[in-house]
Amino acid sequence: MTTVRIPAGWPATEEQARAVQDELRDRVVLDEDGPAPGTGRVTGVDVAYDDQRDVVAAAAVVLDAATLDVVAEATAVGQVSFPYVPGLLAFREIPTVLAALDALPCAPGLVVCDGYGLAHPRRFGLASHLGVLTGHPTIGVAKNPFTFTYDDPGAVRGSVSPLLAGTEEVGRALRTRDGVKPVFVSVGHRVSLDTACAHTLALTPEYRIPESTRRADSLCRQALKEAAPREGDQIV
DNA sequence: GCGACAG
DNA sequence: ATCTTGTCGC
Repeated sequence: MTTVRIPAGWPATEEQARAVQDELRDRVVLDEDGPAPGTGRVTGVDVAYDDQRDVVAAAAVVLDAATLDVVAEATAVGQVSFPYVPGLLAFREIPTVLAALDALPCAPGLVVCDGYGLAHPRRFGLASHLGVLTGHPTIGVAKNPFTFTYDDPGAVRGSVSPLLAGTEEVGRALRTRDGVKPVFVSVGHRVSLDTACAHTLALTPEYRIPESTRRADSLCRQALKEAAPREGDQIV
């Protein structure tokens, strides 16, 4: 496990953070299809917080895309680097998530984020930001529609409906289990929306939430409990 | 101005 | 995100 400091020059205000998003936004690549579902590796990343002590733990769990078996995992713990502000979630999660990804013994393949990518007030959510910073293909799978609108998809698993910002399709509501609330998929970096949805379906053979996210969620909670950051931990 | 708002 | 017991159901 590695311990993370808030990076030098990290935005301290909402205004600075929005300026960073505006500057990085045009580096997102939207014209690639991305890795074929069911091939290669898929990595889930997630974060857990102890707001009382300003501590954050991140986990990255690498799955074999064909079998969904865990092939590698890593965690990182750090100091909370930004308050939660809708639209600025990335600034709260990215330093620790990057450290967890860096600690992996292998390439992550497609990175699945717990949140949004293109579906964002400035079209630059967590998945977009993480993609630009790492160069890896990324997608976002969120549990809530944020500020966007959608019509309920059909009741059968696999049904979709557009996630809309006005009339612009910024993502898709995707039913991953029959009769259960859909998840909300948007593209991050170097992956098409169709491919992002196909991956999400491949990752949800049993549960509503992608297996990658579920594995990362439980691992980062565990890391938060077990690894209260202490002097002498490795600093990244 | 007011309310809503990924995690 | 997080605070939180038991409980219904496969």
